[in-house]
Amino acid sequence: MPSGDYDPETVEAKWQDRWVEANRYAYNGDAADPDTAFSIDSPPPTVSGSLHWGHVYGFTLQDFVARFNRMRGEDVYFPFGYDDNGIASERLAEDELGVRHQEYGRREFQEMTREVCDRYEAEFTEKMQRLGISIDWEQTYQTISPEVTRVSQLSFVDLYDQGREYRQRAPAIWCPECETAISQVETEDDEQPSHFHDIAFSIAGREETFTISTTRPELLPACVAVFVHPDDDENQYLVGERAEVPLFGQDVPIIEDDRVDMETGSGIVMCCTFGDQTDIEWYQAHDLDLRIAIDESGTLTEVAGEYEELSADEAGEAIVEDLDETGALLDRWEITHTVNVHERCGTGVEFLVKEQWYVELLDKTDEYLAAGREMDWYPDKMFTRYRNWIEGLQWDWAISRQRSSGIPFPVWYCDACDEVVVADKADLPVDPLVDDPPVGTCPECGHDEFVPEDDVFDTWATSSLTPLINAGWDWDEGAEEFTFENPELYQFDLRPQGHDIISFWLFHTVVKCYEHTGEVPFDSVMINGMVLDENREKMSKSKGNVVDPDEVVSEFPVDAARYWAAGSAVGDDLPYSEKGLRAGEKLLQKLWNASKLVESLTAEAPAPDAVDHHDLTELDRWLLASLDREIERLTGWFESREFSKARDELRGFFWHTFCDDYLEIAKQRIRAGGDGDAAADSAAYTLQLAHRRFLKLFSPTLAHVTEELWHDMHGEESVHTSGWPDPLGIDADFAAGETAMAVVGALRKYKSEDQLPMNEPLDRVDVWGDISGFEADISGVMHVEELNALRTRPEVESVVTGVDLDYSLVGPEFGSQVPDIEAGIEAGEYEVVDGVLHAAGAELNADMFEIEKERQYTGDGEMIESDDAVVIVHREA
RNA sequence: GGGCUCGUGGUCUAGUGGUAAUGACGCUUCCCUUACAAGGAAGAGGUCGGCGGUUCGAACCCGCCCGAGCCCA
Repeated sequence: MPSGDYDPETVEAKWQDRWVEANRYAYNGDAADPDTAFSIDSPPPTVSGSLHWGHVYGFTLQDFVARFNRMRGEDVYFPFGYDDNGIASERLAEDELGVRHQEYGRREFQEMTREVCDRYEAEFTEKMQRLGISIDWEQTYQTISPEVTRVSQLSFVDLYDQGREYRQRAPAIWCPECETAISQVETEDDEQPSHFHDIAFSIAGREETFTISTTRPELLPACVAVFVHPDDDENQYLVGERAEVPLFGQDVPIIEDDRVDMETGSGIVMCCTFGDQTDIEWYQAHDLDLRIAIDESGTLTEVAGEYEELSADEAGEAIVEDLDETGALLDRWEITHTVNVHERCGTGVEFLVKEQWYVELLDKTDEYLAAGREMDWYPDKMFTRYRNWIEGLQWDWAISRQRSSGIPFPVWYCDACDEVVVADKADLPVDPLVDDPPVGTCPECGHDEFVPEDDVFDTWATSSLTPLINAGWDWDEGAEEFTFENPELYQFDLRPQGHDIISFWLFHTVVKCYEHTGEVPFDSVMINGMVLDENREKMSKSKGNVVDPDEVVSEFPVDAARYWAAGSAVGDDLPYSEKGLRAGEKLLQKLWNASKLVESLTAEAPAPDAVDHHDLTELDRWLLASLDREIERLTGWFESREFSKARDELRGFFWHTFCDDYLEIAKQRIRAGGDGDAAADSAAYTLQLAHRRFLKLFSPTLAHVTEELWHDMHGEESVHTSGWPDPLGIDADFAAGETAMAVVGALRKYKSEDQLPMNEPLDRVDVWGDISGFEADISGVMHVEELNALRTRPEVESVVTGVDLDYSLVGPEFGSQVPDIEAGIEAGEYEVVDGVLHAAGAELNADMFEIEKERQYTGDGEMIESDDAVVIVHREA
């Protein structure tokens, strides 16, 4: 039985422990029917640090959906993954241990990374459980595990068999610090200080020179062309000539191209293989030479002549000095500009020509767009981002990485002819560095020596398989086909994630799963916004505005944080807000206190099956019928993931209609009635029933307090599996109920304004308005000695104060005449004849306007007017 | 630089063409009413980011600008 103040600290921890111990949220799995299984595929958090607000927010929203669907009888599959196979986890290990991966052997460093990740993963588990997220803790996976490795390698083999993967020497984005190729999406922009250089190039075969501007003089040895903009009249004479590169002497063409930025420097630029993306485009478009001057580690190659072996920075300085000496350096000044850096280490990226594996995307973008369109998007508007991303795609997807840790390519190459040998599906997972290829001799040339591929997959190549991992996708050797261990889970009902990862994570997942199964992996995606600080700005360590969820959860109830998380439209960014948490805390208290009162009033409540709903009092039926309407609305909001509407609506109904209006009356009635009093029994029954239903309705959001109250008061196992309430289908006179509540409100206001205590008796109250069946309840709660229903409206003196137009009718009918009509009314130049208003030459019929009157009551007592009723209070002086 | 999104009383939020703009937090005044003073009643507080346009009528539609967020260059 609830007593005293609510103690969330004890209560929440208790239920979190019990839920985990009892496997409360375990997926049953016996329903093999996809219609009764509700499956969720969350992107597994990258193991690169601790839990942050983004996790708390995202998982809390998912939990609302999970709990709601569990209440509706679905067998909810809510697994949890740890994404620990990528560069991010290696970085974590390096930072945590203060080491660099190059200092260790591959195996050794992998083990070090595993140890660090294990610690972080245990912490993650603990914290997720402390948030009360209803995850099935028997369904967890790590993306580095052998099982997932098998799935990931199967995916590679399948796509290779389908001809959707290819290996090519092509310009790749390269991080010289991490010494790996990275994808376009792993780079970001950074403002960095640099220098601009004006360098004199000579026109081949002439004495004449011209000026190019560059920030990267170390790339002079890689220069393969010079470009001029077609609109650049001043320099047009150069086009078609050839230029001689200073110091290095190569002879390169001068070409026109509209990708030249005329505003920067001299407007003439050199093209090097490769300095940036545009260089690559030019290289491909104009079939230029390839001169690789910088290698994998950022060191100059033999192409750079005497500068070979220098680092790019050193070479840059040396070249500038030498240019200066020969007089070719015309100018040099400091600038800051944006450079492309690797998001994990902040090092400026290079472009190298390497053998890399690619997944082909560009040929099927239309299909992938259609696949995205098949999913339900919450909110709808986020589909635009998916579409824009696909429409802007320029590159196929580079999936090879040169790292210590990660999932290896199941591939060997013939040492003689370079033929690709792929592992047999039955043998997966394999590590080509350890395992032998599936053939003894090359099927192409018969050679018997093989070179293992030592690259590993891009982390997204695996992260994009989570629906397949979760549904137990595997190759059946006997049947020679791919199968699912739990086919009922696929397609997944819900994909929850942030809007920041639509373009790569979601997109890649759709692509991969679609190619493997021919089906779109998700029925619906729910896109959440970012958590900002209290001033609506991004939380970042450098700004120092990061709020640690741990500290907040130790200070506030988890349910309060859940209340906050339901506080804005899904997809919009949500500012962290202590006020929001406090509001949540207050609601918990209110729910607790109201429950205590309900408990004390319902000790003598009749058994549920002893009551016929037709026998309940008018007010009780009104409350239950109103709750019916509430349930229907709430169900709709949950289905459309409009949690903030559900939250605010339920809170308002509970607090005001139930607590302020109904509960006060029921309390009065039960305490006034004796044993066997029918009206008291009716109230007790209604209170108990309504209270059960409120707990169910609150349970997806306020998961802990509802569980505690349910356990205490209704004694059954768990509110979270107690079933979502269906409307009872009770009839009630809503109009009379609302009028009755308005009368109570009017009397409360009267007492308040006259500074009377609420339990001050009133001698006599006359009411004009429909309150039939509610008289006794009104009298009881407002302590009215004599309540009279008037048959006629009380006599009042009316003064016309204005005319209220219904613009939705007047506007379309009279259009531009409206201002004239308004002016006429304003000036008093109008008259009403037979219900028709004449003004400014127009005739408005009765439903287009209403005459506003101010009423004055001249009879005995004091008149209070409310929406649907007139109330007159008589009191002895 | 481009795309998408958001911008509503001090703070957060509802509201996508019909005219006194929703609710919460905070604030002011009053009330100990035996569930709750972390409560109840009443009240103050808004040029709906800015400017222009469309319309009889705009928070809502269009254009430009400003600020914030995400993604991309």
